[in-house]
Amino acid sequence: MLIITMLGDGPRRFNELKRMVNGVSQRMLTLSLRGLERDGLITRTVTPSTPPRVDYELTELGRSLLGTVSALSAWALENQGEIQKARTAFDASVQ
Amino acid sequence: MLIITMLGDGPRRFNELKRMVNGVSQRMLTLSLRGLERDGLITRTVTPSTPPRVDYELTELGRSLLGTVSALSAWALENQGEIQKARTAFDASVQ
DNA sequence: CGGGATCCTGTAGGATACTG
DNA sequence: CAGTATCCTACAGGATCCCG
Repeated sequence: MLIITMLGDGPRRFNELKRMVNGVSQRMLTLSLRGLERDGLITRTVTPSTPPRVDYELTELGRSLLGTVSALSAWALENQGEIQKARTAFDASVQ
Repeated sequence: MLIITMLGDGPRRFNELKRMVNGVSQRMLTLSLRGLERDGLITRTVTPSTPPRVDYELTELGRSLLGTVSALSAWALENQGEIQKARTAFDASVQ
């Protein structure tokens, strides 16, 4: 979902995504990108040059997920305070 | 997300949810329910009787997720064929 | 730059047994 | 019925090194 979101406004390069996700290992980013590519949600375009350049971009199918994903993201943002409160209360009640 | 959906049309009991999810171990169902309860998305109501009865129900916060979750679910249903095709094609192209 | 290949470890989570 | 408590292991995923 993070990757779908980051690709929402245009293609991105590998290290660009790596920086945006912040904390993801290159291994997991690669695996995630491969999975999304396999599912037909993103495309991988290699431009052979020095240095090499690889762009990732949403397919039409991928773009069709943007709306729902950003709705979920918006929900999370709007309600993170509420959830934090619930957690603190719950943890206190269980000691 | 599955649990949120199952609770969408009213409260459910533990074993009822267990049957609905189909394949989930009671351990993971318990852990998932605890997590959702901790986050304030569901409530857990114990009715002491023989046999004991425990009902799970969406909170208002939980219900506020229903729309987005079912949108995602609908997307998955609509596009599962497309995704299967993409996977087969991808796997074939990689051999 | 954009990865693949290895090695290694923590832990998610299954299976099973017990309980109020 | 609705869970806890244990034990155990496969595998997710980090760290590191290498490469065109």
